Amino acid sequence: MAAKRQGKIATLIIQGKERFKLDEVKELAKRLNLTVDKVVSWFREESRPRLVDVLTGNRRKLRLNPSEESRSKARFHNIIDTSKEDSRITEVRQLSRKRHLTTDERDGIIRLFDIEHPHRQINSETDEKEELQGKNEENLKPAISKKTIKRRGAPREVKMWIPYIRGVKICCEEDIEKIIKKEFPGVQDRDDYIGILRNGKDHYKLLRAIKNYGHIKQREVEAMAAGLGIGNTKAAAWVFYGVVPAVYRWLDKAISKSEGVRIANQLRAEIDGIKTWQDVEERLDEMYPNGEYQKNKTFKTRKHHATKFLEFLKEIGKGGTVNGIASRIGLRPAAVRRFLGGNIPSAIQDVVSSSEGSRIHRTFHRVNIVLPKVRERDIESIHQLREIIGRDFPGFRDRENFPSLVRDAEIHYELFLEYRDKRFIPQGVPTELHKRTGLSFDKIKGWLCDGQSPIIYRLLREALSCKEAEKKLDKLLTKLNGVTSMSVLEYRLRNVYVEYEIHHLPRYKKHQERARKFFLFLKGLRGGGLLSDVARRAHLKPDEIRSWFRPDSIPNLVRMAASIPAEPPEDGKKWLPLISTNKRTFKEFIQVPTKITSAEDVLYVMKQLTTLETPKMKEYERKFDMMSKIVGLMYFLGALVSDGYFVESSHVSTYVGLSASKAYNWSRDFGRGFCYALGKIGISSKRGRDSIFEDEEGNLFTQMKWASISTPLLLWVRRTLLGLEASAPKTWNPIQADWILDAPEDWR
DNA sequence: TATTATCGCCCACAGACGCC
DNA sequence: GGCGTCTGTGGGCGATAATA
Repeated sequence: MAAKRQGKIATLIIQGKERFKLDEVKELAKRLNLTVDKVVSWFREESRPRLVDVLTGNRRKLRLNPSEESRSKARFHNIIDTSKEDSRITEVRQLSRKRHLTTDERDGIIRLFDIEHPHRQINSETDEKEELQGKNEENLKPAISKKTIKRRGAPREVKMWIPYIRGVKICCEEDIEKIIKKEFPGVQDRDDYIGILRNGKDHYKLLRAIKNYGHIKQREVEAMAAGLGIGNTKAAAWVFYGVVPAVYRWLDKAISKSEGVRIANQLRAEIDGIKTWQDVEERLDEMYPNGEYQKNKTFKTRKHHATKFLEFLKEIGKGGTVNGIASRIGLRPAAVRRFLGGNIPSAIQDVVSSSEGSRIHRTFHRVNIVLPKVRERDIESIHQLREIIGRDFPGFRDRENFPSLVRDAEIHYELFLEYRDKRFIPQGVPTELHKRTGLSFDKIKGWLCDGQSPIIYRLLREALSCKEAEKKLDKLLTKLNGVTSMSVLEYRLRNVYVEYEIHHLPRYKKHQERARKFFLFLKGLRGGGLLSDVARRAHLKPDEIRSWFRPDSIPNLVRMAASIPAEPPEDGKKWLPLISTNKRTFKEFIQVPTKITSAEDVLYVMKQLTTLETPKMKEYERKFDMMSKIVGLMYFLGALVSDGYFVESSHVSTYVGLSASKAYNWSRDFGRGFCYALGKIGISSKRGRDSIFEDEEGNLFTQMKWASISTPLLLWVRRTLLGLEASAPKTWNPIQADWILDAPEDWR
């Protein structure tokens, strides 16, 4: 095994050729005013700022936004070496100009300065304007938003957790802060405390607003969340995916004030009343007159640890997470865990050596060994553990490190049986075990004395069991409607009228790629395990399937294909959805010809359309007399060609509008007739707001407007019925509709 | 608006180093 | 050689910005 040395050359590669020493990365992080963690994560292949893609040749669009993170990312350009001319460098320069970034290319490095980025100011200005406009509009028409909310989206199951902290139910949003103040006051010192507390409070507010709903529309949730000042993604995660704010997770694992005080008292009892470093020095002076002890080479380090330990005793009394306490006193979490496990720094041990407690400490370790449960079940033997794995987590056995995982568990279990009833073990025992088992000293000591457990238990906690995976898979399959491979997906897409539009979606290739990976993921999911197990079976990277592993999300293309009927359409026909929701799913299919060769073809489609039955339609019938579907269609086409227009609302759907001057008496009836005719062929429409125009002579006149809902059916009307190109501009191209000429007389 | 990409933090463990 | 401490690795998760 290669020796790992401090300061070794990190095999962190960028551009596939340059290597950086870890020290250099740190230096870089310091210079860029970023955390080392972040920069290191960028250097790893799977996590890198998007701008690096530009450098490595994966052309993705460079963009900057006003957030702090992105500005940091932009500064990452500092690492570009300009000594070699390269098209990528040119690209960065061009982009920097385009984005109004100041560049500085001294020392062979491109530096980008965007802290006072104009983009940011522009954005904040427009935001303000929009907000003002929004307010004005709200004053004028308060009902609009509510109606919109109720009309769209389907209700979804509420899966929101009622929060508890240590078994205490949260009953109002102040409870969280109260409990923290009382039991975890140390948590208040965290930098992110205000943020995590606000998240907790927001979560409770939303819970209160939503607790009486079993199902609710996402739009409603988001409207509520917006009212409470909560972001939409976060709200959706809480309400529909059962995500709980981090504050609960942390408090669950944190040490409470009462626990902390108890631990502190126990430890204090063993250090013989020492409270400050002064106390230690006084005793040292007694033991080693003339300050001899200070000559000891390690005195400084020993003093440091002793001081930190005494600080720890104070801090533990305030409660908090291990990491939180560690950062508060400026130590590594591992050090805090050792303190918690009963290790007392040597400087203090020395001066209390006469007391019994410390004598025990000098020659014995305190035992603290625990056996974790697997799925709420106590482990009774390693054989049983193997059985559970074989039955519920068979995929685990394919892990490369499986033998060592189980061996760790075996040894840990033996240790548990042997030492669980002992309070102390003599010094040297961990070392002896380390030699006997070949496991590292730290691992043995962690298990025996610090209550740590082999990693396999954590993995089993987090893994999907076979049954859970099967359930997840079944749930997915019911949504997929048979679309489980690329060939089925392509077949479904071939059968749908909007095939062309789908194939020309922006970034279609990427959609296709994600769909391909999704099907691999489905195969990998069978058998369960951890994300990495599923990824391994699917021959994909964990990050590529992560979003499908947790929530029930489905790639766009697959979702579209799944909503298309499985049965093939008749010869020469295609499936046409009457509704396209959010560009992702289709509903209410009919079959349509792709080419009109005779009036029969038009009738074929008309027969499948259902005339609207609404009070408005009844009203129109009384006013305009009855009208057949086909006459409705012809009337609609006539009005459309004379005063109407198509508006593309999404890639796979379009709507029609009609405008007419208010100056003419017949205009209102013209519009009503338009709506009536549309209603005849099943498309609802309504009058919109009037617009006011000024002609060349300065006269004002008002124009009335009507618009239909958006539907792929109108795409068919445009392309197949009227023979207009998909990208028809405002002015009409010649209509290619010979069928009209051959249509029966009574249609016109 | 749903999905995807990214980041910060947590946890357990391994290896190196230097003092006792 | 035993032990404490520090640094580094890698897997995991929730939160949220970006995107289409």
